[in-house]
Parts: sequence; C-alpha cells; structure tokens
Amino acid sequence: MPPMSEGSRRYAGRSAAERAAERRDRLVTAAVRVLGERGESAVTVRAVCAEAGLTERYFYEAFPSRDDALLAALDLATARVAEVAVAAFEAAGSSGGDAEQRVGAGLAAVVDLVADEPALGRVILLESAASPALRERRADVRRRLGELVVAQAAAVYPGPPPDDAALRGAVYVAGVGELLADWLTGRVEADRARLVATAGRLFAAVLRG
Amino acid sequence: MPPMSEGSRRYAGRSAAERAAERRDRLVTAAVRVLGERGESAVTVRAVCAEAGLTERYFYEAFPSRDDALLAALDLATARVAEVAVAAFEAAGSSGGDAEQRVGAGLAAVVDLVADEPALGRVILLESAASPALRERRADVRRRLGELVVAQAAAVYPGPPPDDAALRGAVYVAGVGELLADWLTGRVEADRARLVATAGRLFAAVLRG
DNA sequence: GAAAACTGACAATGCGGCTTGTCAGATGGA
DNA sequence: TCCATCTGACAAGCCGCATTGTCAGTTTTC
Repeated sequence: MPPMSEGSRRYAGRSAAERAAERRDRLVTAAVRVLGERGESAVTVRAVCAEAGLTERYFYEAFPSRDDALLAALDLATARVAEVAVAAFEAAGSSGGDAEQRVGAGLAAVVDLVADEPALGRVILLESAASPALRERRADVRRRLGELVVAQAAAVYPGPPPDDAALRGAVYVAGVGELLADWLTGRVEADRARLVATAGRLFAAVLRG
Repeated sequence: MPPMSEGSRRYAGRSAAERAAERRDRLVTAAVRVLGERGESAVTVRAVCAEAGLTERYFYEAFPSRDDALLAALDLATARVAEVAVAAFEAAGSSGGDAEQRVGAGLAAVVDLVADEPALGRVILLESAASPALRERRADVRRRLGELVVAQAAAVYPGPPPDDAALRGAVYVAGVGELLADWLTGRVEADRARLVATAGRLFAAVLRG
C-alpha cells in the first residue's frame, strides 16, 4: 500500500499522479504487445512487467488483478483502431462520400493499421476471444459497430429498413471481422484492396433490405 | 506404463482395447460437458476425470496431454453437429430442395441442436476460440463449411461465380456462426425461425455474384 | 544536510495445475 | 484355488503463476 494519501511529492518534475499514470500507460502498452505477439496465456504479470521495464509492485498499483490489465489492453487496442477508423470514416463523409464509401474508408484504414501493426490486429481480431471477460468486451464493441453500420445503411438505402436489420448488422460485422482475422493469420489469401472491395460489396448485399 | 503389451485379458466381457476405447469415450464426452458448461479454463484433468467417473491414470492412458483432450472434445462436438446438419442438408436435397433450402435445412437443424444442448453449442460456437489450438481446429471446420457453401451457391445461381466467392463464403460462415454465438449467449433476441429466415436470405445476398 | 518519500529488485507465500507413481483390493483365467 | 492382471483411489513431485512483503539505495523537499 503506497502512502500516496498524505505525502505526495514531486519526482523527476512530475507529480505522483502523473508518474503513476505514465507507469500505467507503459504497462498497458506492454500488455498489448505481449497479448498480440505471444497470446493470452503469455500475458503473465511478470511478462508484462518485464516488457514494460517495471516490476510487479507497480503492476498492482495500476491494476487490481491480471484480468483488469488484459481488459485494459483490449480497450487500448480498440481505442487505437477506432481512432483511425472513425477518422477515415468521417473524412470520407465530409468529402461527400455516401455511407458505403464511408464504411469502405473506415475498413481500409483498419486493414492498413492491422497490416502495419499485426500485434494490434491480433489483439482485437484473435485474442479478444481468448477469455470470457475479453469476449464480453469484444461483444460490446461489435454491437456498437453493428448499430453504426445499420444506421449508415438506413441513411443511404431508401425505404424502411428490413425488420431483421439488427441481425444483418451483426452478421456483417462479425463476418468481416473474422475474415480479417483469417487474413491476418494467413488463412485467407487476398491483397488489401481485394479485402476492402469484397467487404464493400457485401455491405450493400447484406444491409440493403 | 500398463503392461498391455503381453498380458491382454478379457474383463467384464470386453477386451482390453474395448475397455480402453469406452473409457476414452467417457472422457471425451465428459470433456465436452465441462468445456460447454464451465468453459475452457475449467477443463482440468481432475475435472474431466471427476465428470467421467474415472481417475487420472486413465486420462493419460487415453490422451498424451490435456490439450489433446480439448481437441478431442471439440472434434466430438463438431462431429455431432455435423451429423445432424448433413442429414438435414441431404434430406432437403433429396426431397427436391434447391441449394438455398438445403442450407436453410442444415442451419435449422443446427439451431435446434444447439438450443436443445446448449453445452454442445457453446463448445463449437464459443469455446472453440479459447486457445490457439482450438482456434486452429475451428478455422479448419469453417474453411470446409465455406467451401461447401460456395459449391452450393455455384450449383444454384447461374453464371460464373464471383471471383471473390471464397471470401464471401468465409464471411457468410463466420458471420452466421458468430450470430448464433450471440444468440446462444442471449445477446441477440430472436426466435429460431427468425434466425433461420435471416440466415437464409443472407445466403442469397452474400453468395450470389 | 537530514528526513521523508520514492524506486527497483527480489524473496516468499500460497495456490492449483499437470503428470507420474504407489498400492490395496477386485476380477478373470488356469 | 491361485496367480497375474486390471481397477480405482490417492499421494506426491514439480512447476509456474498471482499476489504480497521486504529492503537497500536514490531523489526530492525542507
């Protein structure tokens, strides 16, 4: 129990809270790397600390348990992917693209990112199913993505949306996600443009009533 | 090391090989139950043996390691699901159904089975992603399913198949699989007929060029 | 300069898993 | 009946992990 309650002292120019936050960031980043490169079972407290260049004491200062670090790692990876995806999505929208083009732009950004940083891609596409807690988090993300996709489809396709739109959105998001996972692991042979093109065509095919 | 080399004796009316095979069956069945009801992390050697009413000695007589039992459990669950799916699929075909109806019949059979035996469904739909070895096996199954689906589509839709048919098949199989997983865990609200209907419509939407 | 707080390395505890061995008793063949 | 084999229960052995505690040395503030 660090006595951070009373004696909080500046250190190396930073406050105690700043130092703790920086250590936590390093730990989460390290956890993402270990999770993406070596898999969920390799995400031990020791391995994460070694990767971060810190020791166990700081781990338990930042997280109540190993599982919380795993979730934080998935959340960081998700945030990073969402950041570039949303940016590309909105850029395509403000430059006059329709919903299909927006979805394609977001998907292309994701494909580029996970191709450049496979560890990141492995975290969100593969290891996110490795434990019940991670699966739960992944399901939440996919649900939000599905709602976004359904809303975009409703905006671009005339007429009332099909009454099974939610199911279709779920199938589309999960199907494309698993396709990317297979692609990342080399089980699917395709270049990036082909992936994006197929996913774009399927957007219309799956979500149009 | 059981001296099964020389002295092989009948016991309870069965040969040594028969007894060993029966014990192995009980262990695999127990592993499926534990995996489906309590998750991958609960599939310990002790838990499986307790569920089977056997002891560790027989476990290591039947499997070289815990991981092999996990794979055997997934294989058994897959075989059971495949059995009813293929039967329904072929029945629909021999009674004059087209490819879409065949796929729908197979899917309906799977939905019924996993609804009646949730543990079985959890094994093939959820826990099959819990470890790298299990994921590998699941990917193989999905690849075969995808090829089957693509072949059925080629048989029913005129004209040459789209050149990204393999990708489409992968998206369809994974998307529907994950939809079923979400449905099993209560994340998706739909009755069985609705699930089958949506998946049937999507078969045409995704796999028609 | 001195006290208080911070840091990093590491030991120790406790737990539970996999895997291998032991052994008394049950069972079937000669 | 007698003996070899089979069975089931159980006990270690061994390892690695999560989690907590200790401590000498360092940095900052007063």
